[in-house]
Amino acid sequence: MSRVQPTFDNLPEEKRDRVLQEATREFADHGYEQASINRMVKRLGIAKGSLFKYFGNKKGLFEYLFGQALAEFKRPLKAIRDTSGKDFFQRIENSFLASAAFIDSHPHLYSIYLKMLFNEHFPMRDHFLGEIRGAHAKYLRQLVQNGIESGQLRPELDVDETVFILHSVLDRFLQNHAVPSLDKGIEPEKQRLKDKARAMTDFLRHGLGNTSS
Amino acid sequence: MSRVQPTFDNLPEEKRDRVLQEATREFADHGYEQASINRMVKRLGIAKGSLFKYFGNKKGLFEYLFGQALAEFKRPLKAIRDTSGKDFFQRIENSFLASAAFIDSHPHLYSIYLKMLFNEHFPMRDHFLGEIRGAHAKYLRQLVQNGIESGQLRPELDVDETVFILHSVLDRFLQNHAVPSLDKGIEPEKQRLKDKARAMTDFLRHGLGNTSS
Amino acid sequence: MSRVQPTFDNLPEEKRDRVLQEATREFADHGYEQASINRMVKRLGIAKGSLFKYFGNKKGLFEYLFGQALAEFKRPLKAIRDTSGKDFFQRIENSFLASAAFIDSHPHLYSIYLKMLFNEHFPMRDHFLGEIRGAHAKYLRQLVQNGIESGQLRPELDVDETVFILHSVLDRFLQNHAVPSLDKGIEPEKQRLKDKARAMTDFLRHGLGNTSS
Amino acid sequence: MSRVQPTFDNLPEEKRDRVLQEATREFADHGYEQASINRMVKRLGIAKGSLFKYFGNKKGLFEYLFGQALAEFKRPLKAIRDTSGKDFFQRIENSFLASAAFIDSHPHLYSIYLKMLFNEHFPMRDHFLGEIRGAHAKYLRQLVQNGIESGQLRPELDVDETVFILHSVLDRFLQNHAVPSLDKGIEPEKQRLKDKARAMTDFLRHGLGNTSS
DNA sequence: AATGAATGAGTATTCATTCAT
DNA sequence: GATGAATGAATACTCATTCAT
Repeated sequence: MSRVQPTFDNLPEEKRDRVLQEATREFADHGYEQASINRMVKRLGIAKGSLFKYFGNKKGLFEYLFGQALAEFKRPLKAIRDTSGKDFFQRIENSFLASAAFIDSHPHLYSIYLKMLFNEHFPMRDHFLGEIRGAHAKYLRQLVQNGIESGQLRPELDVDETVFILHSVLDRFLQNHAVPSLDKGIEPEKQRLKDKARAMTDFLRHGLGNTSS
Repeated sequence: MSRVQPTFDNLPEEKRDRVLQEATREFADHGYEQASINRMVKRLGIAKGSLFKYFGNKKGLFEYLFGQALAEFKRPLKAIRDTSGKDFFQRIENSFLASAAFIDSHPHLYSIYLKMLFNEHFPMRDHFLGEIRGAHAKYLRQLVQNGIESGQLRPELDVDETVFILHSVLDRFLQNHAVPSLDKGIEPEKQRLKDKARAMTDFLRHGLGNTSS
Repeated sequence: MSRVQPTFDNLPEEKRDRVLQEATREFADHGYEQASINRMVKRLGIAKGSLFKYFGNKKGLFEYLFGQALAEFKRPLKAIRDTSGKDFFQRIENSFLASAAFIDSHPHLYSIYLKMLFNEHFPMRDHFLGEIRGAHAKYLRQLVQNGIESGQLRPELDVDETVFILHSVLDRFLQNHAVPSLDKGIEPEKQRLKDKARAMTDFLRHGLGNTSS
Repeated sequence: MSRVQPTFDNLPEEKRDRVLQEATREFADHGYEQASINRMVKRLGIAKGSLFKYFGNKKGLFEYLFGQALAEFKRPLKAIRDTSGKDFFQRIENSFLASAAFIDSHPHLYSIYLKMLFNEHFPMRDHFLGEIRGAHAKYLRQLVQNGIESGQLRPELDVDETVFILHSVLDRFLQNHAVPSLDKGIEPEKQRLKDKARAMTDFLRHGLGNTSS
């Protein structure tokens, strides 16, 4: 998976980045099948054959590109998880903000992820989605367990159920952040990202927090 | 929008239905751009020219088809909203079940909706999504307001915020119902739909319900 | 095998013939893989899509074209076989001449056949070659058996062996007729086809004929 | 013809051989046009530019390669011709066996030869084929003349005609040896090569031999 | 001398759309 | 009103050849 000809690795970094960036944008704009290699190379100003030299075929290009992104995708989660000792809901709120920040700095990647969610025709779709969801699940489960042990969460909570809820709200929060038009009329418009994250967290605190303490 | 040549309206109902059904299936299976008029007419056994006579072009076909579906989409919501007087959380739970039932009986339509969610290349996408979300918002807002007035929901709840939360959880519940594989590893596997709806409702009861009464 | 869209059958005969003729020429000139659909349609002055409508794909075009030819290929053999009662060697000589005449009127087809002989990449190659060789074998075997029964051939001849010899000489005679340059320096140049056929027949008469009678 | 850059001649013999061997195999497997320089260099593990340095272009590579082979191709014929004094039909039989042995030890070369026979798109095709046929003709003509002079062949035989017949039968014998599937249904299946050669020779003895002596 | 990145014209095939019958 | 033949630009991908390093 995500193998690449050394040809590509030997390219000057600047060019390599431009190629990946242009390709990512094309996939983000049109999905996998509708993405056009022709458009890519025209915008890049390189020969069609070169792209195929680098990645073998369209599938190879996508897998490499998204595989690279996946690694980066997982990094912020780890960073937060490792900053233990903090307040549970504070960490949730930080997660919201960190994920939103990641999306802001990689809007095309998130756009691809969203398209992939309900479109069957992405190479290695199941694998990629599994990795992403798995990383989230692992991260959230640990958070929840810590939260229960430290008494910040109600002790009778079902861990799986809670993880599912957290994930749902986080996902929707991020979707709304990236494609706000989708929730016009549903979501209360808030100017500032921090306010949104705070509101979500407050809701979760009510739903999950241990009020007896 | 969704204008159609009288040619199509004059068709025998049976044929009309078959055309829309086959087209819906094609769009559900392949999305808008990848849907093939060729495949449709081949399966339908009608001339390609006929389809263009009826709907003008691919865009016209899709808009008509999804416009028709939209009306049907809204109906179950109304039905539940009008059965007032019941318990708030009971009605929420009923909504979950009714929506799941609608999806089960119109899997292709829901599949199109999901593909449309994060793919810009559907004709009138903004309009259609707006209609659907609007209908949901209107329905949920009324429910929430009733809930607060009747004392079943905590009075300090922000209505908009609450609607957003309810919608997020409902959406994810339905996505999970239609494409369960997506949440492998995240969502606790439950055999029965009713159990899932109940679990979701219970969570919401804790998060939103008025415990002081 | 050799299925064709009715689209093609409904074409005016003149056009149909021109299409097959141009395609046959292209395959004869370049073999299967090197034959170019682009060149065909350019010479024909029709749209590329049309050819694919007619035959589905390159393979379909070739199979149809060669399948049609195969039927015609077999016809002259039958005609001669059915004129029984004649002298064995006279019929052999007639076969040589009839086959050469067929080649002269279908030079492109014979050219395809020759290319197919030692080139693996023709669709249905085994089937087509089998049909041709089988038809020849059947025809020759009956001739030989008649020849032995009527006392014109030496009775101790092995039938299979004799058929093989006859076929070898016939094949080479035809190859030499169609591509005389191949045998420059080996075959004695004869102006007239009839003389060649006579010479071959005479040789066979010496090798196979019953001299005791 | 078959000029080569000194670059290639200066290569270590081992590498030179490997290059020619790999190229021969590629041409044998795919013919000239379909042979892929890309595949060759990938299998060889050398740079594409090197091959072009050595041979200029694809044409140059083929001409050099086949030119080298041609010399070897002619050698066994000479060997047999020079063993004079033997029985004519014995030498014919030996020729059959020697040629078959050559093919067995150079299957790729014979495969190229067969493809070249009826495919115009080999560089220097006419020249190469002429050389091969010429060598055969020269060899066979001398054999026949010796045979007539020594009284083993019927004196009234036309030399050219006889050479043509001998060559036809030899060629077909070899084709059948290399690609036996071609003659399924026509040629009597014999397990052992020697039996086939013997059968052919016997037939020729009957057709050409001097029975009066 | 050797490399291997870059090229761009070439390939078969699909597609929504038009329009004469 | 229905048909389906014709179109041609679009697609992913391959190839022999060149040339700067």
